Amino acid sequence: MIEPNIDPKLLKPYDPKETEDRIYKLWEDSGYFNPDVCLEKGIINSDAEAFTLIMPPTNANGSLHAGHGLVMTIEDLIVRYKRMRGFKTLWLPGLDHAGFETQVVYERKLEKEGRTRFDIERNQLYQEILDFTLLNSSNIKGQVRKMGASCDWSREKFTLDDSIVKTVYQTFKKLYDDDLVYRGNRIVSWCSKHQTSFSDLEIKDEERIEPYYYLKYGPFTISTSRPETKFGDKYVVMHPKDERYAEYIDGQKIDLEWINGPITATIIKDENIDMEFGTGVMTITPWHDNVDFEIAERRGLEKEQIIDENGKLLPIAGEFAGQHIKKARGLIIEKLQNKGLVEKVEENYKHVVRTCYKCGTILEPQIKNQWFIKMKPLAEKALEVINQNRIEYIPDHYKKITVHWLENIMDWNISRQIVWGIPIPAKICNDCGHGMVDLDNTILKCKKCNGSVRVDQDTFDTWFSSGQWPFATLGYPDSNDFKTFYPTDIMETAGEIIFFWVSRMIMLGLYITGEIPFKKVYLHGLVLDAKGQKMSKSKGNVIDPLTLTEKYGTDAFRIGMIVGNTPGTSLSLSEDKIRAYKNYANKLWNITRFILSSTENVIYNENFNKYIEKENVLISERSEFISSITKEMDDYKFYIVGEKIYHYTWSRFADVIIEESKEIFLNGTPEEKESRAQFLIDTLSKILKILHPFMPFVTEELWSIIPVDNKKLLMVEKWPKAEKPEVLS
RNA sequence: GCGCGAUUAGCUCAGUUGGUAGAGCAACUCAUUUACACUGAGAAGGUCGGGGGUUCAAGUCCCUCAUCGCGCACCA
Repeated sequence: MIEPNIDPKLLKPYDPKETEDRIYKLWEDSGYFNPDVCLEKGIINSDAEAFTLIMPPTNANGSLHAGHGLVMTIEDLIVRYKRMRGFKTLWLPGLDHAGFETQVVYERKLEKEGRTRFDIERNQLYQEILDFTLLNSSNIKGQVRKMGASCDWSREKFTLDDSIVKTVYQTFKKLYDDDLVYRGNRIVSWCSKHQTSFSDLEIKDEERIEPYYYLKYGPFTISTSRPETKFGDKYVVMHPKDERYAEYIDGQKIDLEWINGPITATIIKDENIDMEFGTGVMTITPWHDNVDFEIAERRGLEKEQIIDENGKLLPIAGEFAGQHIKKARGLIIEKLQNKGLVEKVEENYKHVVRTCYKCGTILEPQIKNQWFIKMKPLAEKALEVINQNRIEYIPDHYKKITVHWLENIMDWNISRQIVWGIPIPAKICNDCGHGMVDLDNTILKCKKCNGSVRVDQDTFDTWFSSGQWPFATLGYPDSNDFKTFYPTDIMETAGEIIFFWVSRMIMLGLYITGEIPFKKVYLHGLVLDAKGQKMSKSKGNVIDPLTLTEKYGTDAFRIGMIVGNTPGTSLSLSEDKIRAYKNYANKLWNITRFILSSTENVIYNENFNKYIEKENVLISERSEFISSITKEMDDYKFYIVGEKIYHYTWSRFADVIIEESKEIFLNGTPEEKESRAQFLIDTLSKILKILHPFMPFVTEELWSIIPVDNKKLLMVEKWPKAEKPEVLS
């Protein structure tokens, strides 16, 4: 029998739909997401230590997926915890224009409309994608709110904001002045579908089984899986120590019959040849191969382009000119066979080809005159701080992975031939190709040869701007925010982008600010479906976080994402699990209902000190519990705390303590009743506080109902302390 | 080829510095005007991938093998 005058909401099961938006508005209206407001309103002390987390800027090209759901959950949990611990807590939200990613999404949209980006004038295309992005942005921001994110919207940044672009430009200029960025002819990976180059990270290696050809090249046999690149090969290379070819000398010319007639080839002896591989002899194609390029560069050999940017053969291919390499290969082999130049064909040669990670097109190495950052000097500084353990990796094996990558780092191609992005502020000489950074648009002649110049039409690799995110968003160098909140405390993001993003932030942060950008890196794994499969639209197993929050409530979704999810490990998301936590939210609801109905005429007193022995035992147990989970929270072991608090509430508090209270309330002495009532409310209020970072909505709602004096919003209440200080030690 | 992980209950995963294996979900047996069926009580389920070593003691440390996953390189 329920007492008539308890909050009528409690008489029905917990209804997330009725609650969540209302609670979020309460929080947002309070202004407490903003640490300055917390300070102004006396929520935190004036000398409170800062705690800063910069949100990985969300790609503004779609809607929130399960991975975002995880990011928002973990980060909001961290931030709410720190806020309750009295830190001057800033969680700065942001959006990423996500250059190439967004352009690909938009191109697919265009394709459906029967258009292509190559038919659209640059400025118009830019405007269209901008509109598309802005539309998505507001959508995404709504979804981030739905997840309960307590980020400071007043400080929100977008990668294309003027202030960010300005910082990015200054960084580029500084790199240029320090001779750390150069424009040069280098091999890049070129996607003929997307018509842009990539850095070495945006590449997907794919195993292929293809024929492998052994071709007669004068007195030699060379082997290749790509005969279509061989038209211009006029250097034949072998190892200087290779006995088999001892009779040939470096620089020697030989005449031989090749695909389109007789040619003169030059013998090159080079240490970089693997004698064990194939016949130990190869011809080189410097324009379309990394290794060949390196040899040609070092030996000063001529380079010639064979394949154009669309994957078609150039005039050097003679009768094959203009044909696409895909079609040409067979025809070329046919011709070689007719000429008796094919020695043998290995039909099932297994090798790995580099493909575009978005469209699967085989990437063609091409020599391009583009901007590259010299990474070695930047990487060395990063390695130094990492080896000094000045950045903590959670889990720590990511440190090893990072060190390995940094030790073998390659120069970073930051030029992208796409419209959607931050334009590279540079002029290029029409005569000598020299590149000059020109922030004020004042360079009119080449500084090297006095030739005429043109504006660089390329945009920056999107990771170049996001790599500067921690200091760029905080208004480096003179803003108060930068002084207060940098270096940030933690970078929480997907393990997947450890190189793309995290490592580059460390390098650029150190380079520009001289300080590490964050003290800790917390890396979460992928979110997989219940069967442990990667979610993808084509498999049809994508789980939309908003469908789950709609069905089970955001709190259930959030704690379901946390429990059992260790950092760095991928998480299988099952609906059963989320449903279980929906029941938990309702359990809390009913616990509150029971406590309020059975203690209705008790006035809760936070400083109640007449507990009888029975309660003192429970308090000491609770105290131990609080101190252990507080330590685990500080160690970022949320997966354990989530499980423990669940277990404490349900199996201990509800099933045992509340059950035995029924007897006390029925037959106990007034002292026993009073003692127990105080304990129940006190414990409930502590549970709500501990649970708040995990399940912010239901806990805030219950907090508003329970009889505690001088209540603030739960989100700014203090995290409970263990009553017995000695337990803490 | 080099590197990094993983292998524990049917499934998903915990297991902190070595001290006789834990949780959720699922399945099983009971209970049923109970704060809560979005429930309660109970039971079941594991030679911790194989082998070897260190130790009084190993899921945990060392070596080795196997399988799976990922990254990097090579890919003439």
